[in-house]
Amino acid sequence: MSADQLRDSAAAAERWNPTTAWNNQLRQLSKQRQYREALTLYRNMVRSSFFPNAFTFPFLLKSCAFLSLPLTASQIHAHVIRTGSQPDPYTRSSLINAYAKCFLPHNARKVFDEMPNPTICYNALISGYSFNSNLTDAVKLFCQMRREEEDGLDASVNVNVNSVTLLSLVSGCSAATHLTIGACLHGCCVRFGFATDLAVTNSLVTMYFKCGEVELARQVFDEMLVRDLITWNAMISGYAQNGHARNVLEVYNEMKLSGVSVDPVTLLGVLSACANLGAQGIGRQVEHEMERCGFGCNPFLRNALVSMYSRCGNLTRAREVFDCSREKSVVSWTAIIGGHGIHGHGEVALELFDKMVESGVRPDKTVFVSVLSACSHAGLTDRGLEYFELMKMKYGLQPGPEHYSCVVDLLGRAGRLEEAVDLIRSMKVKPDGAVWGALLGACKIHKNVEVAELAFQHVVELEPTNIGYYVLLSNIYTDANNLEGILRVRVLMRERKLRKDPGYSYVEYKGKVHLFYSGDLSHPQSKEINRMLDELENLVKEIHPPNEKCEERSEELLIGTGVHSEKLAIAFALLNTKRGKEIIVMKNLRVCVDCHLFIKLVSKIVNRQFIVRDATRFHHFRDGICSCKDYW
DNA sequence: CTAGGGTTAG
Repeated sequence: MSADQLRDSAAAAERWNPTTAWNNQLRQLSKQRQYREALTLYRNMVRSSFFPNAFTFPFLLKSCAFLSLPLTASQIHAHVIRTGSQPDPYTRSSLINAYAKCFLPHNARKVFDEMPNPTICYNALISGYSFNSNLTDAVKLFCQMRREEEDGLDASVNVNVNSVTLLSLVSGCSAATHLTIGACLHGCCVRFGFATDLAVTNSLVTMYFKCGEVELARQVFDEMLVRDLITWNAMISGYAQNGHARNVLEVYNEMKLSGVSVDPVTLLGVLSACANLGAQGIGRQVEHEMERCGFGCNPFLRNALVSMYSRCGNLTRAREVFDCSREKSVVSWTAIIGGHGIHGHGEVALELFDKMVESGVRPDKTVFVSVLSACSHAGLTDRGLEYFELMKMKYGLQPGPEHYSCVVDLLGRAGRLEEAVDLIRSMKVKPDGAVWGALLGACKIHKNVEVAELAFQHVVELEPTNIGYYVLLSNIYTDANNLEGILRVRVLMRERKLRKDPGYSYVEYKGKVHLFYSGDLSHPQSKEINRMLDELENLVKEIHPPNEKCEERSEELLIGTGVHSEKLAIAFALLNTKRGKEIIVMKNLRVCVDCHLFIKLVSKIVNRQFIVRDATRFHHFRDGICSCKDYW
C-alpha cells in the first residue's frame, strides 16, 4: 500500500468511527506483515490527534518488535503512559515483547515489575529472555511463575503455565551448553501434558539439534504421531546444520512420500545438504522444484543455490544464478565471492568485492572471511593483507579469530612463517585452535619442524581431541625423517585414546550419493570397483614408476593411508558414468600428495576431467594439470 | 506471548 492510499483509506475511516476504524486498518496491515506501513499509519493517526484504545497499541508494538525499532517502541510506551489509564495485559505483554525484541530486556523487565502479571506477561518476558539468549533469567522467571501458579498469592491475576511458556523456554536452548536445561524442559513438557502439542514437540526436535544431539532429536521425531510441515523442516534443517547431509536427503524423500508439500525452508535445507555432499544433480532437481513451486525469486533460496553450485564445482551456473538475482544482499555477495575463492579465482573474487562496495552494500565480517580465504587460495598474499587492513581501518570491523586464521594461512602458505607467528602474538582476541592450526598447516607445506612444534603445543591445548592436528604433526615429522617425533605423537594419541576416523569420499550418481570408506568392501559393485582400481594402478605405474625408497617410506609411516577412499570413488565413477559427460565431484579428501598424483595421472590416462574437492579447498585437474597452483 | 530459514576459514 502506498502512502497516498494509506492516507485516503485512513481519511475514509475517520469519517466512520475514528479509533475503531484506525484499529481495523492497523489490524489489516499487521496481518499482512506490512509493519512499516502500520507505523506510517500511526504517525498519521497521531497527527490527526486521535484517541487510542486498548486495541491500538499491540499492533504498533508488534511492528516495533518485528522491525527492531527501540526508539519507536519507547515513543509508543510514552504514548501509553500519556493515556493515563492502567495499561491492559495485552498492551503490557506487547510492550515487554517489543523491548525484548529490540534487545532491551532491561526495559522489558521494568514494565513487568510495575504490577502483578497474568500468564501472557510472564510468557512475553520469558520469551524475551530466551530471545536474548539469557536462559538463566528465563528459567528463574519460569520458577517464579510456577510458584505464583501454585500459591496464587495475588487473586487479581491468573497465572497458568501453558504450551507457549514451554515453547519459549525450549526454543531458547540453542547451543550445546544448554543441553542439560533443554532435557529438563523436555521432562517438564511431558509432566505438564504438552508432549503431544505439535508446536512444543517441534521445538523439542529443533532444540536437540541445536544442542548437537542428533539422535535425541530423531527420537522425538520418531515418537511423534502427528507431523506437519514444520516438523519435517525441523528435521531437514537440523540434519543439515549438523552436517548429516545424507540424512537430509533421506528425510526429504520420506517427506515427499508422506504427502506434505514443501516450502522454501525445506528446499533451503536440502540445498545446503547438496552443497555439502557435492550432489549437484540433486541440487539441480531442487532448483526445478523451486521454479515449479514459484519460489524462484526467494532471495534465501537463490543464495543457497549460488553456494550449492559453487561448492559442487559448477561456477558457471553459480554465476548465472547470482547475476540473475535481483536482490543482492551481503549474503549473496559472500556466496559468490567465496565460490570464486574456493576455485582459486582470487582476482575475480576481489573484483566482485569491489563491485559489491560500489553497489552500495556494506561489507560485514563474514564477507571478509571469504575475501581473505580467496586471497590465500590464489596466493595473493599482499593483496590479502591489504584487504585485512581495509577491513579494520575503512570499515572499522574488529577482526575475530576466524579472520586471523585466514591471514595466518595467507602468510603461512607464502612461507612467511615468522610474520605469521608475530601476527598471532599481536592478536587482541585470544587465538583459537584454527589460528594455530593454520600455522601448523603452513609448517607442513614448508617443512618447518620448529614452528610446527610451537603451533602444535598451542593447538593441542585448545583442541586436545582434534585428531587432525596430531596426524599433521606426525606427517611433518615423517617428512623430516624424525622417527623420534613420530613415535612421540603416536604415544600421545594412544594415551589420549584418539583414533583416526576412516577417511571417506563420495560420488553422486543418478541422484544418489555413493559413499566410500577407505578399504571399504561393502559396496554392491565392490568386486568390479577393485578390479578397475587394480587396472588403474597398473596403468599409473606404467607412466609413473614409483620412486623407490621414497614411496615405500611414506606408505609405511604416514598415518591414515591405505586404499584411499577417493581411489574407490574414482573407480566407481569411471565404471558407471558415460565418457566425457560429467564432472566428478568428491568430498572430504584430506588427500596426501601421492593420492593427488594418482588422480592427476588417472585423469591423463582416461582423458577425463576431475574436480576433486577436499575439506579445505578445491583442486582442479584438467587434462592432468592441476590449476590450483599445485597443492599449495 | 507462539515451533523450521541463506553466506563463513582451518
